[in-house]
Formats: sequence, structure tokens, C-alpha cells
Amino acid sequence: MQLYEKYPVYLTNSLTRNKEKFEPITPGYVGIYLCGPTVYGDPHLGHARSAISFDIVNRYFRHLGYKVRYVRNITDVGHLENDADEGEDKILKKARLEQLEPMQVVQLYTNSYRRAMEQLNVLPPDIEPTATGHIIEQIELTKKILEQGLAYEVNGSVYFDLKKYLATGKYGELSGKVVEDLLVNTRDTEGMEEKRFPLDFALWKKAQPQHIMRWPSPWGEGFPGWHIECTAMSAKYLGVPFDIHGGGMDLQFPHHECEIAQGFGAFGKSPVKYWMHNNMLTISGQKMAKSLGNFINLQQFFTGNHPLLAQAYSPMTIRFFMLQAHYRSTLDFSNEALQAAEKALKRLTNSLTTLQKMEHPGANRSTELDATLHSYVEQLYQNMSDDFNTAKTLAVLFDMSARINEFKSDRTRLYETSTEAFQQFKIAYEVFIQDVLGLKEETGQDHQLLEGTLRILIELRKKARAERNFALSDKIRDDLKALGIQLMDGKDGEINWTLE
RNA sequence: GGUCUCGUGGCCGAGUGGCUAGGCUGAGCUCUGCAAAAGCUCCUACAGCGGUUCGAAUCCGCUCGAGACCUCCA
Repeated sequence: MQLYEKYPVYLTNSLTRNKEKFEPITPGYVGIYLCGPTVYGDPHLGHARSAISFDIVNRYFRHLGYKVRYVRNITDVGHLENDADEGEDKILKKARLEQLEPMQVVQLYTNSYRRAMEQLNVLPPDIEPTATGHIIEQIELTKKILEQGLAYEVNGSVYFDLKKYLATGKYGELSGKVVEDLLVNTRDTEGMEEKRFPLDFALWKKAQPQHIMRWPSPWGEGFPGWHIECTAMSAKYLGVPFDIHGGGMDLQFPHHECEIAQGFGAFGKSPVKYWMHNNMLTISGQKMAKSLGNFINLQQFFTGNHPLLAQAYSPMTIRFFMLQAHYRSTLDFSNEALQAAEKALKRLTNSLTTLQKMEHPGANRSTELDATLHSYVEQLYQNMSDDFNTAKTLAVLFDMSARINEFKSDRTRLYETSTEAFQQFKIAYEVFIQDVLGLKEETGQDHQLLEGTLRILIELRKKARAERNFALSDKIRDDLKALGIQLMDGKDGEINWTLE
């Protein structure tokens, strides 16, 4: 029996706004598509939230025994700027400002995104398709929608015919929008004069002479519209329909709404079974966004180099910080909260180290403590299966930490558990921290060397203490502390250390 | 203006009809040569006002406040 049968996952489907039992389209397999970044700037905390939220989804499904295909795209054809920029492409704009080739910009920020994700211990996707690498698929899809009579061509651009689509399909269901309301607020955006209906959106755009990123198409030289890439790539790699489509809540409208319309237009069915959206990150109660100029990029967090940051925060601190909140809640950034997260994480990893060194004495006696240990493990699964509630899961892990510390300070308690219960407890603690939540120990590269060197110093200090030469023993400890290494004397005379 | 979400203790944040999540901070204590770590104890909250209920932070209504989307954004 697979774990997913024992602990079925319930997730909040944005489409229905309800928590639903997850039933994969193909039993045992899960297809996930996540809207990745538009690579025209350094990755910031918001990118991390989305990536980490769905990394948890990916990791937990895998842990439960599902075969997962996880696709996360890279948007490297910039989208049109809306207002004063007269339809200039974001990536082009950046390229012009930085005097670079557009693809150079794309490469630069793709690298920087991947590096940040690796630092955050976000597992790489199984497929990471780029929009520029799927121009043909996007053209084919556009042709298909044209064939269905749900799009029209004007001056080398192709638009989705929303009015016609509305006769059979729904628009606004995902984001809770009413077409009439949207019409009232229609703005005069790029290409409006070409559209038959204000809410029509571009599938293919004709390239202006100065537009460098351009490809030939049946409609002339141009570039794909904003929404078509995700439909084309998800269909190619995951099929229609597929299980889970994720992204930030800000993408719900219009991006995902348009994806549904396109998918319906092209394939005659809704392309996605479950829509999942992570919430936004706020800074002093306001959304952190590029357009608001209040975002902090990830390398700034890792180095502490930003006016709003009191100190540097390690990637795992950032990760832990996000896991303390549910992915569907807004999360407010503050130095205080991050510092709290840093300490809490340390507590957790300290217990993990303690546990890993701990061996069960082997006396196989089962008592009521076994039931307690059992229930922790059960709760871990229950909480994760309940819409990936990492906050609750962490609360259980902290309860388990308290238990581990108890075992450490009072070994007799260990005798009150059966080997089996203890092993199960131990494995679950390790697996949930490291594999499911993806929290890894952060150590320097020369850990091996450090370990050996410290062993020598610790031996010297032990000797000094045995001789009651506290002046020397304190000097060793204090000097190491100044370097960021904390020695801790145990009851049994053993000395442990941690990096601060 | 339309649509929607939220308002939890000093701070961050789960929960959501009855059983004080958890973390951080602060205070005291235990252990320790002194530290550190760990443990124990204390600070017991759900914006306000009504209503439903045996019982509401949790459901309903109103008021106040904050935010999101409606336009590129994770």
C-alpha cells in the first residue's frame, strides 16, 4: 500500500474555492505545472515564496509515493508593457538599458534564478521549458484556435475571440470576475483598436521594426502573446487535462483565466483539474512587488546588503520563515520575524543532530510512550495531507524536539519505548525535516577539516578542565566563540559544538 | 467604483462551533566551575457591537480598520 492511499491529500482548488480530495487523473501519477519567473531581473523574495510553496507540493507528493512530473517554465519572451512604454517588451527594455543582447539578459537572470533556487534547496523541476524554445508549439496552438473559429487575425496579430468563446465557455470563473464588470473598467491598452471586443487578448503579436525578439509565423514576423506559452508547454509535457497548475495569486487574473479560455478553445476541455495559488508577501502590510519598488532580492537577503535588512539571513532561514505560514495566507516580512525564524530553525536542527547521534538501547518494551511517538508521526502526515499545512507540521516537529531533548537529558525514558516505535519516530523526524520540508543543514564547505581541527581543540579543553585549568579552557571556548563556533559542555563530559 | 480576502496574546503565525497550536521575545527557576544548550514555570489572545446556540475567536448581520485583484508582477 502506498502512502498516498493511507494519507490522501486534500488541497484548496482555487477554481471551486473548496478543499478537495486530490484524485490524480492517472492513478499514481501527478502532473504539476508552475508558472515560473520572467527572467528580466534578479529573483526576489516573492519568487522564493512561489517556488518554495510548490517545492513542498512536489516533495510531499513524491514522498507519498506518487510519480511526479514537475514542470516549471522560464518566461524569456518579455511581455508587453502596458502604458507609456508603447508596448515595449520587458526583456528588450532591460537589454537596451544594460546594452546587452536580449538573450544575454535572459541567460543572466535565468542563471541567477537557478542559483537562488539551489541555495533555497528548491528541487529543480523535471522539465524547465522556455518560451523561446517553444515558438513552434505556440504557433501551432494559435493555428488550432484559429481553426476552431475562436481567434481572428488583424494586421499580422492574432487575438482570441472572447465574445465568441463566451457563447460556449466561461470566463472569470477562476478569478471570480464578471465579464460585464470587466468591461466597465476596460483600459485603453496596446492594440485595443485592433480588437473586436475589449477583453480579447493577443495570441500572437506583430513585431514592430525595432523589436529584436521576433520569429516568422503564418501571420508575418512577430512574437507570441503573453498567455499562450503556458498553455502550449503544459499541453506538450503534461497533456490535456493535467492535474495541478500553480502560481502566485496575482496570476489568477488575467493570466490563468486566459489559459483556461485558450485551453478550452484549442482542446474543447478545461485544461487543468486543480488550480493552486500561493498568496503574496507583504512588507509593512503592502505587497512586495517590482512595480512598487519595495522588493528585496534574494542575494540581498543572503548578504544582508539592503537598507531594510538588519542582518544577513541564510537561505534556510528564509525557507523556514515561509514554511511557518500557510501558503494561502499573506506573509508579512520583518526583521523581527526573520530573526525569530533563524533561532527556531536552529533549535530544530540542534534536535536533529542530537537525534541522529541517538541510538535506542535495544530493550524492547512497549509502553504508553510508544503511542505518543506514534501519534506524532501520524500528525505529521495528517497535517501535510491537509492542504500542505507546513505551519502545523512544524508545530508537531517542535513537540518532537522537546521529546528528543527529554531523551537526551533523561536516557531512562528511552527504555520506555520499543525499538520499533523509536525508529519510526526517528525516521519520520529526519524525513519530514530534510526531505519533505527540505530544510538542510547549512555548513561551510570545509566542514571535514573543521571537524578534525575542532576535535583537537576539544580534547585540549577537556584536559584543561580535568586539571581545573579554567583560564585555559575558557580561553579556548571564548576564542572559538569569537569565530562563531559555540562549544557546549554536556553532562557526561562530552563536548558538542555548533556554528552560530 | 466593482469583486474578493483578512483583522488572533509584546512580535510572527496555525486553528475554526466546546478540549489554552507552535515559534520568537521578556521574567523567574533547575542543571553547570562559569557559559552555552536543554528543561520547568509565568505573561492565556482572538477588531467592535448585536444575533443564532446549552456553548462562538470559529456561524449570521452591521460597524470600523487593513490588504489584494480589476494593468506587468510570484
